[in-house]
Formats: sequence, C-alpha cells, structure tokens
Amino acid sequence: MTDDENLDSNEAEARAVESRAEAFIGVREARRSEVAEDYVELIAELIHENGEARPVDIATRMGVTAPTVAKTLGRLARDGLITRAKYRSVFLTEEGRALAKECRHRHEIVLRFLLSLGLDPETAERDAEGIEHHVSERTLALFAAFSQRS
Amino acid sequence: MTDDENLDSNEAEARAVESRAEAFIGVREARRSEVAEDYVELIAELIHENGEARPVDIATRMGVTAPTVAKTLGRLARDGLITRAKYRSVFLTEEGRALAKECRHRHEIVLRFLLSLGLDPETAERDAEGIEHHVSERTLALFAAFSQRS
DNA sequence: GCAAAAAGTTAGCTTCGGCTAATAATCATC
DNA sequence: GATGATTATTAGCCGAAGCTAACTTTTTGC
Repeated sequence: MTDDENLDSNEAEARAVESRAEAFIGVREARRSEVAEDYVELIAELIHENGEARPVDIATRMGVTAPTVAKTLGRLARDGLITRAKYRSVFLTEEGRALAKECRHRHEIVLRFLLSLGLDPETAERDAEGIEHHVSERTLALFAAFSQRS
Repeated sequence: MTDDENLDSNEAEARAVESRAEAFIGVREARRSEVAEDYVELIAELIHENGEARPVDIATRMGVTAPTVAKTLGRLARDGLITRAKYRSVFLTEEGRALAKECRHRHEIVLRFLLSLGLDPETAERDAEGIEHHVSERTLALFAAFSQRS
C-alpha cells in the first residue's frame, strides 16, 4: 500500500466511523423525546374521546403509576407542551397539539404500513409504538407510498 | 343501549386499554436493552476488525466519552455479557457473543429491507440503528421475505 | 351535607446513561 | 529506561423515568 492509498483509506475509515457515531447520537436524541411524544399523543386521544385527559387515565393507558405521570406532566408543562392546574385535568398548548398531530400522523403511516405488509393488528400496534419514533421523513414517505399502492 | 351491551362495550374497552398499556410496557422493556445491544454488537465488530475492542474505540464509534463507556462496560460485565481486566481490552462472554450475533442478524435484515424499499444507504443505516430494537420476530420475518422477493 | 372512595400530589428512593475533572496506568519513542 | 502522549479509571455531578408510602383534595353516594 502506498502512502497515498493509506491516507485515503484512513480518511474513508474516519468518515465511516464518524457517520456511525452520528447515527448513534441521532438515536439517543430520538429517545429523549419518545416519552413526551407518547404522552402528548395519548393526551390528545383522551381529550378527543372523553373531553378531558385525567392523570389517572393517562396512567392506566401508559401502564405506569400516578406519581410517574405527575412527574412527567411536570416536564411536559415545563417544556410548554401542556397546561395544567392542581387537581385538574391536563390540556395541550398550541405546540402540544401540533406535536400530537404530527405523532398521530406518523403512527398511522407506520401502522398502516405494517398492516399492509401482512402483520396481524396486535403485533402491528405493538411494533408501530416502538418504530414510530425512529423513522426519518424519507422512510415515512416510502412507507406511505408502499401502503398506498398495495 | 341495554345493560348487556353496556357491559360488553366496557369490557371491550378495558381490553383495548390494557393491550395498549402492554404495548407501552413492551417498548419500555426494549428501550432498557437497547444500549447493551448496541455496545455488544459494536464490540463484536471491533474484535472482528481489529482483534480487540478498546474502550477508546468504543467511545469514538458510539459518539460518547470514555467515562460513559467505562460505566456502561461495568453494567455489561455485571450482566454477564463481557469480561474485562483493568486497563485491558474487552471480550464477549458466550452469552455476549450470542446476543451480538442476534443483533447483527436483526440489523442486517432491517437494513436490507430499508434499502430494498429504495432508501438511500446513509438514511437506511441511521434508521436501521433505531428501528432494529423495536421489531418483533414476526415483523422481522416479513421484512426478510420482502427483501428476498424484491 | 358528611363519610368513604377515588384521584392527585409530594417526598424520597432507585437505576440508567450522559457529562467533566482529576488521577492512574500503559505505551511509544528517544 | 525515562518521559511524554495516549488510554483507562474514578469520583462526582445531572436529568429522565420508574417506583412506594404518605398525604391532600375532590368526587360520589347515601
């Protein structure tokens, strides 16, 4: 191997490593917003179904305890996604509503895609819940197109 | 609505809520093993490429600092996935190797699937990294079948 | 309208997974 | 083989997200 080749392959290697690292960093970022997205999406659903989102219902549907919900709602409020008053139900801010809508959209595309691949509804719902936070815009577009034409 | 219908719909509702909650619980469980899986997969790669897995290389490729790697390796050792000696490289246990193999397998299927959907390699790698931890066996089988026949 | 049940909150603990700063060990080079 | 650079570890901080136990507030049913 000449020095030039060596240099080139080292540089190529370095780029590959960096891009890999960036992928991991991206995944970690996505992970950080997962919980908030799940809550906001669920709150929107509850408001739609029941007219209000009570912590106790959020807890039941998320499969966590009431104090966990309380703490998470505190973070959501801090981040400007919801408003709440003590001992009262929760409401979405404009920003929260926008996020909820986006999440619902993504969730539906992923779910429809999995179903159109032939997956059973139970598993599809389960997998969609995990996958929806990790699909890029591009992938989402391909998923949507696939469901459409099948 | 008769009382019977009311009861039925309540029960149906309750089942739906519980199954939703279980989906969330499942996602949280998957999340807990994500980091371990990523590390083990990467360690296997490094050993294959370089003959050994050094913390500094793990750190670079994961995009985290050395102390973060040290702490995580402590957890992996505690959980029986790796062995290590102070100031030395890391090795996989039998269990760690098995997990790494499984992860690599899943990663490849998801990646191939995304590519065969028409996604660009860069984005495919990125999305695969996030998605691979959240696909059930069934979905994985469908992904594999799809890549095969396309 | 009061008492019991349900819902919400607060306090305090745990683990995980990040970080920086400081220290210790190993390696490489002369 | 000493010394400087690289690598690894330790200590200690933080925030997120889970939990239980204890308490307060609200709602409900008689």
